[in-house]
Amino acid sequence: MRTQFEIFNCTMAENNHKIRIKDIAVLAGVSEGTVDRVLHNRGDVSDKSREAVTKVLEEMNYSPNLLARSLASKKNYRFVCLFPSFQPGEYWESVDKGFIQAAQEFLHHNVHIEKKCFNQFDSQSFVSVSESVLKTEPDAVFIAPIFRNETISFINDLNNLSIPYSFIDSMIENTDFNTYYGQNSFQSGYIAAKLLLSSMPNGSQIVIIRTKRKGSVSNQTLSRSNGFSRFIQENQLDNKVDIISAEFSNNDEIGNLEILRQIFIQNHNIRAVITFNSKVYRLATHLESLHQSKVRLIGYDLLEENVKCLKQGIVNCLIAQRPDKQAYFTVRDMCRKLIFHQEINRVNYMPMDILMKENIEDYVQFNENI
Amino acid sequence: MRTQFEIFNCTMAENNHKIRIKDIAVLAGVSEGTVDRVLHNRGDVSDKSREAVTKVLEEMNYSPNLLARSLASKKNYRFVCLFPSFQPGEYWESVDKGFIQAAQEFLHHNVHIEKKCFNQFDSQSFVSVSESVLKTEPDAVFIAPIFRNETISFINDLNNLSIPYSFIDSMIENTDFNTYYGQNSFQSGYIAAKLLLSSMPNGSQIVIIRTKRKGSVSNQTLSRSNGFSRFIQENQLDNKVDIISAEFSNNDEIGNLEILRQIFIQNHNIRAVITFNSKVYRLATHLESLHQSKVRLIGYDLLEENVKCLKQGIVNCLIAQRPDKQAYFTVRDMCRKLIFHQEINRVNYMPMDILMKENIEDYVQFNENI
DNA sequence: TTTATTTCCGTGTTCGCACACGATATTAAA
DNA sequence: TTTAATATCGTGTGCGAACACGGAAATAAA
Repeated sequence: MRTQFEIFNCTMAENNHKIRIKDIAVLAGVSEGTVDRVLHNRGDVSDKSREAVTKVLEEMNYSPNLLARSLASKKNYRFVCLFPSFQPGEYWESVDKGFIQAAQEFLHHNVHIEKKCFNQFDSQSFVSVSESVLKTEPDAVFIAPIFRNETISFINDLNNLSIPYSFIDSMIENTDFNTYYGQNSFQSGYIAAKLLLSSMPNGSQIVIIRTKRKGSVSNQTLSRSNGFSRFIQENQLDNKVDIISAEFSNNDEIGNLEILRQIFIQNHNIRAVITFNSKVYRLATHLESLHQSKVRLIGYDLLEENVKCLKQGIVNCLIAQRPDKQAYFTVRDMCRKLIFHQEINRVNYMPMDILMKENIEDYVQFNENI
Repeated sequence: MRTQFEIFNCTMAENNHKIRIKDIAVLAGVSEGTVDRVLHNRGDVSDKSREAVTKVLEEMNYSPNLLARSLASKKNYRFVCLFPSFQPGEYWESVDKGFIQAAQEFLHHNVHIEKKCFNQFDSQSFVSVSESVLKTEPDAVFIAPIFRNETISFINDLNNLSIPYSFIDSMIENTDFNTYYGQNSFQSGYIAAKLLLSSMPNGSQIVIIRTKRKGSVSNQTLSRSNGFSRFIQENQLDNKVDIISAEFSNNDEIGNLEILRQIFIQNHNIRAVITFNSKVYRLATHLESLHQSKVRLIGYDLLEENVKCLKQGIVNCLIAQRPDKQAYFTVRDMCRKLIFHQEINRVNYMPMDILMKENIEDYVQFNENI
């Protein structure tokens, strides 16, 4: 009788042997050139040869040496990244980091990455940047589609030039993108509600802070808000908790503080506060000034300031989405498609990472050492 | 005045130019061979040449083409993985997956990975496997140090042969390992307590299930248990909640069910159950049989069965530690050290991923498509 | 049959790097 | 001065794959 131990004491001898084009050629009785022609099906091969080669290829389970391939290839790839400009510490800085990492990793595969940032509060800046990108005819483009209509117009131009593109952060449905990496915003709002509202006593008041934005409304925060509402609805919390909505300005923090102060003056059973954008640390600061330390506070994304508040216990929970990985995988998948001819997944929702005081430390450290 | 938009509209032209050994040679006025000798400092270079080359190397910020390097290198590496054998669906299957992925990825860097599994319930099996590994003189070994003393003896032998090794899953202090990837078990017990005990009404009863193990006690579960206790202590919950401990057998599920039944007969305010090993799904099954659907249940690791219970809502929360990544990074880091001569981090705690019904889906899917 | 055309396929070079080998130059020993 | 030993360094080859080039064989047109 075989024991469990023996059964799994495997050695993986199977795949450890490298098969080269040369080996295939010998086995199929043709030259390397013919194998190459079959591999890249660029014609000029007789049916007989093709069959022989194909057969051996399958039998030997050939997979090309990607190192050698890139080394020999004279083709060069230019990828352009189109995303919002940022200040240090802001959300898009993480995305930027991911692009930089990918740039280093794929440089020797003849991939050259250019970053083109636009002003996320000015659609015209997106238009002008995208037009200038178009002129240079890159091999692929990665887009953060902040401005829906302008992006649609842009990808039409890309289609005409047969330039593939991918979405990052959010996506536009019914378009021919290569990949999309981003968070399922609706679900991340839903889970925020669960984390915030589970075990809230009846009659609790919850404050939702929204931030005015000139021009376009961010899809992300809207979906999160909808997800949040859905949780309340599904769990029949409408009558148990009292939702108070307020609107902040994007730059007037003194005014915002005043708004919050008024809310706390007028309401005396506020148990939790939430905001759907990434800047919960502002709220945290205000709550501190108002000496409201017992209020539960939840937010999004690991801005340095947010992390600081989480560690101090002012923010109870952060929901993160690995923006650097989004960028990195977007580049990697375009390489997989164009260079390595591998299959890829189009729509990729990022995990919703739940960070608390107790697990933030290892999380941050781990991501830094990737 | 420069706008935010302009400041960050960078193009990363800096690093896009590849510098080759040949270029260095020309700039330093020596031959390629000399540059090579300097790079690998293998002597036979005059001080004058060395200085010239070193200077150019730094000025040009040279970084070798790792693809070409691996292609040219005739050196072959044999890495051996020593970890417990497993049945499909068990914890170590994920670790195995990580090793397989690494094996594929580094094959063309001349790395050959062999897996050697031992019986985690029989220290003698570890001894015999490790001895056979020693005879083959591999270039590196990765060890899951289930058996402390036997592992210490083994790594002594490895040291004598100057064979580097890394720990996975757990580690042994004061040893000269290359890397350690694993979870901070104590902290993961602490956070489990927080997730389970926050907002528990006074007087709640909590059941802790431990599983007997022949021979060695797993460090992991012990540390988790300690972390759990610490949370109770730090938050002065000793008097507020009532801890009931019970011990399960490893294979007698009928007996285990009976034990649990008796506990529920004798106690009527049980609000939560927890176990510190990876098999919370067993508990879930028993709780279902006992019609105890309102009891909070928390567990560890994403076994398929666990995930199923989580999705059904029987398990409320799972704490995961990306075992596949542990294995993958362990291999990658050994390559970085031996082949690429890069700096690496020795101790690497994995993030403690908090999975609930609402975020398990994207998490699993994402990890499958990596 | 000869010449032109097409189909098919092998050879040779290249990529950036590692490393063996052997060619100089320099110095020491005879 | 000749020979031997040592220090220094350039050249050549090979790694696996891509691709250009051109040759051979088969077929068509003359």
